[in-house]
Amino acid sequence: MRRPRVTVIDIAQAAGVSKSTVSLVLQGSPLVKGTTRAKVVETMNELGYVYNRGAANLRQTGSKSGIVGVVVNDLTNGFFAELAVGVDMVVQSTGFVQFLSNTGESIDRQREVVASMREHGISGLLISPARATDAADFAPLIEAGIPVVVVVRSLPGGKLSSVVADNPNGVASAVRHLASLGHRRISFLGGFQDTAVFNERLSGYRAAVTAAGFGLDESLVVPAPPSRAGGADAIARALAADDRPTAAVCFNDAVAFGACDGLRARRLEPGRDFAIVGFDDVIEARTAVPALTTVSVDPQAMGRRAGQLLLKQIAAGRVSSEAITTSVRLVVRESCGAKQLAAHG
Amino acid sequence: MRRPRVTVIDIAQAAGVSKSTVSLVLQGSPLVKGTTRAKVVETMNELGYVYNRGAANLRQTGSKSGIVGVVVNDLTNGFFAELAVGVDMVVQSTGFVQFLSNTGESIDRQREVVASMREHGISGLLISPARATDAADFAPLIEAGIPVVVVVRSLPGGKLSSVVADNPNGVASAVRHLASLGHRRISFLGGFQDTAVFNERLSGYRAAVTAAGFGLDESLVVPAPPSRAGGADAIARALAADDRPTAAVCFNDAVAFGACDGLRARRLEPGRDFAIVGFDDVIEARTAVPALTTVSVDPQAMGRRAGQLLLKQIAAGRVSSEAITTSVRLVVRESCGAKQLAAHG
DNA sequence: CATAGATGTTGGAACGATCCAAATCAGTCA
DNA sequence: TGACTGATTTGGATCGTTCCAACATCTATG
Repeated sequence: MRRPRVTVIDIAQAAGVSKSTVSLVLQGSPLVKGTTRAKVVETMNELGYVYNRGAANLRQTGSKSGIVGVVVNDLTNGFFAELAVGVDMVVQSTGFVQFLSNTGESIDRQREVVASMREHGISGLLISPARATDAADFAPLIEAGIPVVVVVRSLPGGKLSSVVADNPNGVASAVRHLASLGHRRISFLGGFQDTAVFNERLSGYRAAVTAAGFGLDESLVVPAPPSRAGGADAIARALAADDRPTAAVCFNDAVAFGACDGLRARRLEPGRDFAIVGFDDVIEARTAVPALTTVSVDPQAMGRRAGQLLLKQIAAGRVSSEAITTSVRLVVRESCGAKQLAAHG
Repeated sequence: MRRPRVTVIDIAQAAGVSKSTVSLVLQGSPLVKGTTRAKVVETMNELGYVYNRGAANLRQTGSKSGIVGVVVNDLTNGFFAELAVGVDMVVQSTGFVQFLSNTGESIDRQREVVASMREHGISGLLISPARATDAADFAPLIEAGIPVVVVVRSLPGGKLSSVVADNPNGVASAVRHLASLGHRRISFLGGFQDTAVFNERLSGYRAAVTAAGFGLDESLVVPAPPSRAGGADAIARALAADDRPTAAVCFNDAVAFGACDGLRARRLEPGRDFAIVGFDDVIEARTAVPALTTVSVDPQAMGRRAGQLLLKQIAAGRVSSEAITTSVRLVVRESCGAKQLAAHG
């Protein structure tokens, strides 16, 4: 069963050349003659040769391992799955492979995973950090010349590159849209207060609300876990207030769906009796009933963007600190009531 | 910037021992004296040593790389994301790391990915194969002593191990449940006809329908892409027939959600006017409105199970062919109408 | 005809770990 | 004391590849 590995030396002997020549062929060097190359390639196929990247990697200076580490905090969230797929696309098209791991928001797990990836000699790391991650955790990596790109959640301090969505503008445009539909009391639902993303989105909310001339009422801001259940909970609390809001922009689509559930449970129809806007534009947003008006961030594109940035830095062989914010855009569907309004008007 | 790597030799010199001793410490060998070990460990921390698995792996016989390859066909599908998370749990708890890739149902991509993983020296492969994958594609792997476990979709032929859900029984129990609620014309919606999973589920449908004494009406079987859009399409076709069905079991939850959308578009309320049962029990099934009655397969548990099987085979150092079917269970919620019936009765 | 470039090819010496057989050390026993 | 024992430690040799400097071989030039 376990016959010995086929190595370059075996190939060399069978093809009647030296191992150096085989190596040259492997690297696609233009130095070898066409006929020689053909012969070598043929014997490789014949003997079923498989390249040993570990060995190659050992000799190669620095870490040209061809592996990039990708770490996300919650793979079961469609947003991150899409993101990972986007990264995979660009990473794979350049011959790299990705090493994807999930931390499930555990900072210990994250540390383990990153350490393990380092041992395996990743040439770069792309990470959506778990909550409460310290930027300093990645200092050893960049010190060793391994570029690190942080996605989705920005990490204050440290000279890391980052790719994040334009959160303030996204929420602000949602608020403006709701205001243009006549809403005056607009809630902001869901999200954990100790995250950078929450604060970015909240700042967009505040800016737009004050710009519209509505008073800033902090009771309209209802933090909650960024999940469907959290959304249902948040809308319940928002509706319990004396001076009810008539619309809400939600921390993300999961919260928005939860809010819709909560509305229905109270015999209120989202889009007709209450306006809901989400954030993310996950796949289901389009097909849900009612279709969700949401701020589209296109996670896959974001993943591609981040992947490109990382690969660029790997190619440059020098870690730099570049911050990209990807633009977002409001997608008007049904849950905000705009369509119904238009039909009546 | 790029200071030279810290190696075992550096550690050895700094700690005043030989590289062999350092190596022994690295492997946690009981041969080294406690005080020596402590000194070595300390200097490792001091100098910021990182283990080079590639180098170790080179010398080590066989492929004890500590990497397992995980390949799924559609990561954006929550089911597979959950599965991957389950695999990651067990894999990571034993010190392995996973190398996760997505094929997006492309068989070429799958080939590339698997080849790349081999080059990186994976010790085992866990794969949910893309459609129309040939079992023979994995022959080189198992010939080289690398265990392969196929999940979710079984692959006829070949001596691969597999972990699949008990599809026939799942669908059969759904059909029996609908029959017990009084339905006589029950549709089977969605799924690609050329997949093993479809045929397994369909066989369960047929068996249960004939066992219940209803005639087998092939027009009640409506294949469609296993997506939300496919579900909407399938229900439309099912309702267009003369002798309409009154209930449907769907290929998966995505199809079921799509079917619900389609019903609402026709002013039919799922659970009241038409009974819907899904398959998979994705996270949203619980929180959707109406909550989806579905066959629960617990993808995360399935992932864990598959991961354990793979690790077992890696540990045994001998590839064997073991087939596991994980049991499923019908979760009755609202979309089948059972709750409403009970309330009235 | 000698020489200088091109153009291909090649044998060692790395890379950073592990493994093995042999060496060293400290007790113990006769 | 000296042989014997078990516990620790240690130099190479080695894994499969790349890199480098040197070597052939061939062609064009003076």
